Amino acid sequence: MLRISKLTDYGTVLLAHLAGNQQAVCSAAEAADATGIALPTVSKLLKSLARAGLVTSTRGANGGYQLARSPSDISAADVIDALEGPVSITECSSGESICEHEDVCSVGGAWQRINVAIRRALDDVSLDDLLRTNSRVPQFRFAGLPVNVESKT
Amino acid sequence: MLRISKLTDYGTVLLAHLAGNQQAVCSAAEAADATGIALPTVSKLLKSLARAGLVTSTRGANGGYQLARSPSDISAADVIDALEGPVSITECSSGESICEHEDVCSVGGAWQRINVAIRRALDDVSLDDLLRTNSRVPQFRFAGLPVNVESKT
DNA sequence: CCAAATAGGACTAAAATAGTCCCTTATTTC
DNA sequence: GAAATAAGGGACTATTTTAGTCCTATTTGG
Repeated sequence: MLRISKLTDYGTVLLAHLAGNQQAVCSAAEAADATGIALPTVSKLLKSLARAGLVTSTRGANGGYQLARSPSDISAADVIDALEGPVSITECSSGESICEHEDVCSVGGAWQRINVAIRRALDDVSLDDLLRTNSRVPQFRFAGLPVNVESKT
Repeated sequence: MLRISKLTDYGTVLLAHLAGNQQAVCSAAEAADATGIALPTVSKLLKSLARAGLVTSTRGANGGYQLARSPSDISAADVIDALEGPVSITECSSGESICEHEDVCSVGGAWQRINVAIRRALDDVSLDDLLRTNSRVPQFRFAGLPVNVESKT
């Protein structure tokens, strides 16, 4: 239902934990302990995040992970990209796939615009923002109309 | 990958087809023929859309489906709601679920704000907009920054 | 050398999605 | 009023994606 996967959510929690201890390296085991996520899962996620360049790793005894850059330079989109691959709201808009309905499809372009819009939104939210409960309330403008974003009732 | 399901995409194509023939009723078979989507699938989708009140149905010979209201009064969010249930970017934010990590989770609030923002964006895009290739380019403002939305290169 | 860690990937399990089919009910036409 | 047409409802199967586990190799500090 237009949702990010559990793993991405976990990934964010892990990054948040690392952000809270930026000076020290943190092993997968520590992170698992601190977050309550099962170790094998934590391990898998940190490996992916390392491959994507969001965290740096140190091998060997006393090794572990650290944020590769400041929390303000890591966006929600980065995390999603690292753990789920590039965002695209429909299959067609992901580039590779050849859509057999393309010739009768009248809506492709618009979904892609929505996709880009969502993408930009995710680009503009940093790990920092995700951490600060009192972060600025995002303001939206879509199709010309200003949109007021408040917590849902 | 933060994408809507294939069925929702199909649903939009079906609604687009109905929008192009607002005066006439259109049977599931016709719609299947026109869109290239398999009949059983079309049938299933139109049933769901009817239950959600986006299309009206007429039973019996010469029956079929029609848009329940004008294309400008049907939003992308309506379609997603009808076919996928309410949008929520994380499991936690869907209300019912009880998250076992809640006490150590530092990011819940922010995802929910992103969720609301995306939701509002989808609310503001009508079926009409989806149809018009030349619809207004959506403008975004997120976390204070204006975001320019153009087609991706 | 040994213990602590990550790297990489194979593998299994579980869940969501997609798609099909069947039977029922309503309506129109002949 | 019988037959044909079309939607309504739901059960069911298949497929794909997601989640989670485990094993083996490699690196490094003590």
